[in-house]
Amino acid sequence: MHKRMDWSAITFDWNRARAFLVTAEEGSLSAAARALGLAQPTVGRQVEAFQEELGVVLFERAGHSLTLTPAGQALLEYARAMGEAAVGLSRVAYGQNDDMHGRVTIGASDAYAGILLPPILEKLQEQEPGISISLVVSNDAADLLRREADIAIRNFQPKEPDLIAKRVRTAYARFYATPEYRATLGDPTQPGDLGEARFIGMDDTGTMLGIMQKMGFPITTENFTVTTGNFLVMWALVKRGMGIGVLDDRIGDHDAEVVRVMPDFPPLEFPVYLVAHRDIYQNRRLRFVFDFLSTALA
Amino acid sequence: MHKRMDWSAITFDWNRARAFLVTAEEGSLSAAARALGLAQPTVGRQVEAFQEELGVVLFERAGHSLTLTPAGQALLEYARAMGEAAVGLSRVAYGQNDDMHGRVTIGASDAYAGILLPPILEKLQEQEPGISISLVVSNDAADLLRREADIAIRNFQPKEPDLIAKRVRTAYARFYATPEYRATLGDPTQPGDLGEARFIGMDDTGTMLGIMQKMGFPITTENFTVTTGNFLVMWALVKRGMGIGVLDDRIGDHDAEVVRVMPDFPPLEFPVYLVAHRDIYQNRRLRFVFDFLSTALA
DNA sequence: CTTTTGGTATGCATAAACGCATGGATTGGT
DNA sequence: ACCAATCCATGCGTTTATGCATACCAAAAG
Repeated sequence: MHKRMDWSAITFDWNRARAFLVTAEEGSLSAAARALGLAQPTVGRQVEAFQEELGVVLFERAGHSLTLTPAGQALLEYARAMGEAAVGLSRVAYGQNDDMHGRVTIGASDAYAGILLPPILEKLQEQEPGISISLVVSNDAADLLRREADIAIRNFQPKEPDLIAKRVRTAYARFYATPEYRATLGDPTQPGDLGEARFIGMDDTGTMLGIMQKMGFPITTENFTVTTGNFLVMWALVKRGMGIGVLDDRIGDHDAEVVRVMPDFPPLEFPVYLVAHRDIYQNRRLRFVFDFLSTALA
Repeated sequence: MHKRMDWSAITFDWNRARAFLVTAEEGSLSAAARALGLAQPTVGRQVEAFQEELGVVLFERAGHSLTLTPAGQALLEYARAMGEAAVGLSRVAYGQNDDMHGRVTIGASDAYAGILLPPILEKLQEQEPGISISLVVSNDAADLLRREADIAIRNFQPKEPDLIAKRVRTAYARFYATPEYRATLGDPTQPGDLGEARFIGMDDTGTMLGIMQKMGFPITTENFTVTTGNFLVMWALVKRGMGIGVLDDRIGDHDAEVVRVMPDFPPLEFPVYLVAHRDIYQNRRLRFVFDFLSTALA
């Protein structure tokens, strides 16, 4: 029998702490209300009541924008800790959930989300109608620790120990352009022929440039005349004949408007990982989607 | 501008998490309701709703007692983390509170609470009527980190770095008994005369016995015929002539029913500390009470 | 200077949560 | 084996919180 505990210190309204946390992080009551799925007056009253309950002034209102008082900053630290724990709780709870009905959120690049995934998800819906899919399209990797997504498709092995990753296949990236544009380059057959070519790059031009230079391409930053963080935009530009795009051959080879540049040149290899959080990998429907994607993508 | 955060993971009802935490720790819905100051059906419904909300079964009901499921145990870890943060938040908020109206909780032994403190608190009430005092009487030291008390009176220096301690004075403990009982011992004048004496001990007889043995008293556990964890009970037993009690001379010398045993024997010295948490030492009325006690006890 | 946009307070009707009282059920003690 | 104590579930009346609509305000855009 453990000692009788004193709970008086935690009898304040925790939902008000939540309202305070989100308001402080988002910067306004309205934004907090949107984030929480509540009405703005509700959040305002909760924060107001929180200040009253604690006897502390949390926000100073400089005209329009809210700024934290020193007291508010001191408290925010602990509210953040509560929020972190709440995220963990939510994550573990989600992992323990074994209901096949519900939502699964997949984080993927726009190319995968827009081109490769749709037919796969269609079959998945057919097989398990109870599962609804939410696609989070983002250029940079979704934060699985914060559960911005349940499953993510990535091209690199995650370093976080709490994540589990499965290498589902090796993707091959090739060079594509319109036949017309390829002709203007003289239908090149080796890297050395591409010194004057224009490439449509992604945001992380640096890495891609480095890889290509190592492969013997005589190119510099100057060759990347257009850069975009969006694969679909990049692809549209390629199809307008504006340059060469580098893309997974599963996508490029099935598009009749473009052709390979240097068809026989060995492609760039990069891995495709399916990633999930260790805690929620127990979740039955999530595991189902994970395995389904794994076989469908392989 | 920081990245727009995703708050979907924390939009569950935090008060339900609180109900779950306290229920799990206390072991029953009724106990949790008492601890939280809520009605039992309320806590029951909150826990029920929490399970429904998360889609997880948290408790298994074996007849009467609730036991956590594995899922519940996994979640409890995070609920505890939320609770820890909540305690910290409450503590800091309390420290930021500079209102002179409100409650201050003092943790003290029953001897201090019942004998020395009452006149001091009376004067304090007179001087600052807005401050109401709550006395937590406990044999073992109140947990200041969990805010079971705001200020504690202790006889040892706390080791926790988050606590601040002020040595307010040195107390002197002497031996007391009724004149009649002292006479039966032959009005002893030195430790060696007390080999057959009976002592009314506190629970931690071991330490007291060790100290006295080192001082040359020819006594063993046998001499502590009666033991109690309560100073006032001990004192009442002494006044009934049942044996010798060891007590602060501020208390013993002001009681006409008892006399010193070995009046000229050097007393046992022990320090008196006033202890508070660093975070809440900023609190204005708490600081006032702290200083008031400090001067009143010195 | 006016307009527009994004944000905050107030009033009121509705919906949700709460407390009280009660009944059923289990454990522990005599 | 019974009784007392303790605990949990249900129903109902009341309190409380929430959402909607709206008015108000400040800052940026035209």
